[in-house]
Amino acid sequence: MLSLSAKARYGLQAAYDLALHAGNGPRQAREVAADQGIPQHFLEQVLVQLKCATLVRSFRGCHGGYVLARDAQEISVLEVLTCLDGPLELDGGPWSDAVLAAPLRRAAAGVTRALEVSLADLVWDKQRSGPRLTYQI
Amino acid sequence: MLSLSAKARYGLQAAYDLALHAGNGPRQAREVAADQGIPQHFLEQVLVQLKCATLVRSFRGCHGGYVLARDAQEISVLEVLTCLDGPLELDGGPWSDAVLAAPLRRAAAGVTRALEVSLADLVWDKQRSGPRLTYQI
DNA sequence: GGCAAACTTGACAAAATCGATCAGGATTGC
DNA sequence: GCAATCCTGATCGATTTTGTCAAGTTTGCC
Repeated sequence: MLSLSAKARYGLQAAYDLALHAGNGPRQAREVAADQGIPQHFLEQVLVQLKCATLVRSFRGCHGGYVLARDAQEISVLEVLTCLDGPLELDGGPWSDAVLAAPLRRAAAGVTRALEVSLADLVWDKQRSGPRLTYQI
Repeated sequence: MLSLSAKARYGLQAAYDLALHAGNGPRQAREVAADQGIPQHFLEQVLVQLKCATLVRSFRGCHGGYVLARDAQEISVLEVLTCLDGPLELDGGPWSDAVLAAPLRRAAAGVTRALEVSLADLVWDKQRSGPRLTYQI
């Protein structure tokens, strides 16, 4: 449980990559695929989904590519993941009236809070002394 | 993401059912299946896994059935879930060295804490005025 | 001893999902 | 018009999920 699909992982890598190269015009799917080690055709499928969720914008034709639809500060990790792997869906469904509804809702809330980090935050964390390894919760 | 399989849901329902009827001797798989609305043969598979994880104990033969292996207070919801759906596995794997390692670890920690509730707690919550709807975290 | 009730084991299968590939079409810049 | 790029849809193999079924084995009880 609580595993991310490759699609979600790729999508997050791609969004992160776009955030890194923001401001340099459209970035091609091929470049993202090469830099992040993602199968190109699969990545294109992922980008289509990100576009439908209006998280990225695409430019067709020569010198086209992809760009974040909003500022990197305004896009959260949770948004990217949910548009690819679906919502948390721990409340609702067969659980709504069960005894377990409350703990499950707390679990979902914990995930939500932990993933409400913007892409800009990720870039910032990377620039400052590499990935932070210890977090006080 | 963060969706529970039917197997995990059934297993949790079964464990909860056993906690409810604890002290009345072994409870048969058929009873659990009927009361909780679970396909009986599928439930038996689930119970086998719970037995391998030493969460329940079985008694064969006539008047056999299943019993919690420990006191309901000593079995957490997380334990039941992980032995059926596997561990959280958000840290480790392809994520260990990524920028997202830290937020993901925080998410897993949030889930872990939320699900460290014992079966006895669930029973207690049910007895006292139904499921608690508001939780302060 | 024998029977019925219950768990045990293992095979099997339909269906969905996942990860990925491919072919062709549409659009744009030059 | 041509090449680069995104877009759409089909397809495919592997795996997982969700069950079902058909034996077996153990036990309590008469």
